[in-house]
This record gives sequence, C-alpha cells and structure tokens, in this order.
Amino acid sequence: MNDNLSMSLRGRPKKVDHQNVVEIAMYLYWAKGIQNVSLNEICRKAKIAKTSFYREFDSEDKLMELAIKMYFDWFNCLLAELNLEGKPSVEVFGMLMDLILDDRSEDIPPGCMLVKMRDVRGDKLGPKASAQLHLCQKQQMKLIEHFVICGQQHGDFTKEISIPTAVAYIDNQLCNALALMARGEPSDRIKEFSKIAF
Amino acid sequence: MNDNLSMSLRGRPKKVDHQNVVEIAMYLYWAKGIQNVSLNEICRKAKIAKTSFYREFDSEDKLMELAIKMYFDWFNCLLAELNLEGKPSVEVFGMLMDLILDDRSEDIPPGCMLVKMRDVRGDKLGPKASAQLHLCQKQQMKLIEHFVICGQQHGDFTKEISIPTAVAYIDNQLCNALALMARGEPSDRIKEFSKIAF
DNA sequence: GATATTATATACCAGTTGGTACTTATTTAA
DNA sequence: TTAAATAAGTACCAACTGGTATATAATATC
Repeated sequence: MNDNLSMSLRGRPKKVDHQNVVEIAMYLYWAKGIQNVSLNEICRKAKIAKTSFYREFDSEDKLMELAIKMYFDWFNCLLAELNLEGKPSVEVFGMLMDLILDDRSEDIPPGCMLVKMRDVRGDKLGPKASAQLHLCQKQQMKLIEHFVICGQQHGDFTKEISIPTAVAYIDNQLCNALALMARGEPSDRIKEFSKIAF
Repeated sequence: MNDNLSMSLRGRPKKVDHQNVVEIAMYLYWAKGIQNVSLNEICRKAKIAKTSFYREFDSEDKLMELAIKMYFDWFNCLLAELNLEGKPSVEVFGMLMDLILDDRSEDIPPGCMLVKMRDVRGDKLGPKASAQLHLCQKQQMKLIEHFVICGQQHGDFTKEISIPTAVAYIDNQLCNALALMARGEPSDRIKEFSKIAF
C-alpha cells in the first residue's frame, strides 16, 4: 500500500499517496494553469481531506514546487529518449519541434506547463514554487545554449548572430509554438510558422 | 462637476465619474491582467462605494466590456495617427513594430491589454467581456489582412505563402513582440528577433 | 417647510480561498 | 487490555470574492 521507506510502524497507517497527490496537482496545473487551480480542488480530486494534505505537505507553495519539479523531470525523460546528443542542429531543433507538435496521448494536456507559467505574476507564486520555476527555466536555456554552441562548432549556424541572441530566439520560437498548441492552433499551421521562422 | 447630458435635474447630484471609473479599470486590467484585478480594488482606487458602482454599471462583466472597448478605441486612435494607408507593406509592419517597441510614457503599462488576454480561460470572463474581446481580436485580424492584401497587390509579398497563413504569421509576430515587451525583454533584442523573423 | 427623487454609505449575503484546532478512528507495542 | 502513536474527518478561522437590502444624505419641485 505505502512503500515509503521512512514510514513508521506504529499508528494508523496512512492512506494518502504522496506521489499521486503531486501527480494530480501537476496535471491540474498543467491543464488549467497554476492560477486557476485551488488547493481545495486538488484535495477534492485526490479524495483526501485538507488536513491530510497539510500533514503530508507543508503548504500549497511546497506542492507547487513538487509539481513543477515532477513536470520538469518528466520532460527531461522525454528529451533523453530523443538521443539528441551529437546530432546536427537542424535535426535537433526539428525533433524538438516535432515533440512539441506531436499529438499527445489522451491524458496529457496540450502545451507546456512551464511555458504557461511564463506570464504568471511573481507575487502569485510562493517562494518555493517561484524558485523551482526559475531553476527549470534556467536549465532549459542552458540546454538550448548547449545545442547552439555544438551547432555553431559544426558550422550549422551563421556567425552573424551572437550566441545569446540565437539562444533567446530559438527559445522564443519553441515557447511560441507551445503557446500556439496550448491555444488549440492546428499543428500544421504552427509547422508552417516555424518553417518561415528558421 | 458632472457634464453627463442625460443627468436628471432632481435628486442628489452624483459624484461618480463614469468615464473615470472605466479608465481606472482599464489601466488596472492592462497593467495587472484582467484576472488579477477585483471589483473591490477598482472601487477602492476609484474612491467610490460598491453600491455606487452597481448604480452606474450593471455588473463587473459590463465594466470589463467597457474597459476593453476603451482600450481598443485608444489603440485605433494610435493607429490612425500613423497614417498607414497606402504605404508599402515593409513600412507598415515596420511602423507597427516601432509602435510596439516604443518606450511608453510614464503612466502607460507595457505590452498590449488584448494580447495579455489571449490566454485567459474562457470561463473566467463574463459573456459581455468575452464577446467584446472576440470582436476586437477579429477586427485586429481584419486590419492585418487588409494590409497583407494591399501588400500582395503591390508585389510586396511572395505568393508562395497563402494569405491566411501570412495574416496569422504576422499577427503572431506582433503579438509575440508585445508579449516579450510585457515580460520586460529589452526592445533591441525584440527588434533583432523581428528582423530575423521577417 | 414638506415631499419626491436621486445618490451614497453601512452592513450584510453566500461562496470561495489557504490554513488549522479538535475530535475520532485505526494501528502497534507494552 | 490498555496506552501510545499516528492518521483521518469535522468543523471551524479570517480574508477575500461579486453582489445586494436598507438606511441615510443631498438635491429640486411643490
């Protein structure tokens, strides 16, 4: 039932499934936007009492942090499966675009949770969630930078454009495509856009 | 004091300034996002009681509708001043981009109110505000379409790209630039982006 | 001055939010 | 069997939301 290693042997056994609650929160945040999901709703969907929630997590802020982290880990698994390392830049960014434009399986919300959170006002997020979000965004930029530098070393890029500009431009294009997907734009149109843009 | 033409002569003279309330609401919606402004806050800032508000307007939804309309009218005035009609496409879209990238005067919030509302969930807006928003967005697209068609007739565009695609692409680029401005991105970077994109 | 008319102000409504005392249920160990 | 330990459930908190019933203040006409 509960495979938590640090569980104590005595007392009433817990029913709340920590990971399951984070997962439910993640999907809700992802699908509806983090601003449009209340803690009460999460408890209702996860079928736990709010008191049980507060025994397991210390605040809503903490739950958001964990949900963002879970999303980012999932996303990095997807990336790892693509085996991008060593591939030419055109192929790398083509595969990233395909990943974005891919029709998702039934349960996965459209768009990217992190992209959707780009424009969330800073004062609406707690310190933990805010820090986690910035960390993810920084790592994402680092990843793009890595592939830009690799590409430039292989002569895939014109040297007229500086690396920071190229990184920001590509990040912007990918985020833009994700935002369009989230908005329900047909993927072939987005593909056209990206073809023009690159 | 009150220059409303339809005011009645009898009874206690009203203090609430209709236009002023709409204006305050517009700036708050514009600056903070329509989801992050409550009616109570507007009343506080406009220094009127909520009952006075409900005497003047019939609902929050109505106020949002009026605020969106006021914004759109202001925006169209700006456009009219540019005298775009008859100019070649490159110049038209260059001027639009300059308008976007222009450092605004002290009191005007960054970005575009309508662009900020693009990703607001439909169920968070009342029917009136929702309808007004869609109307504005449709008119905006029509305007871009107008300039695209004009440009294509003058041979400014390659015919390889269909008109709907070109319209959507340009709209997307402009909205994107506005979103970047709202996010605080430096305008010279955005200018670089748009140079690459066009 | 009395009265009709209109606007404002106080105080409330039910519903939501994140968060918490306190009681009750379920388990293990003594 | 009983006591300790742990978790769940009920019922609440203050602060906020959009919206309103009702009392009161200020004006014009009679």
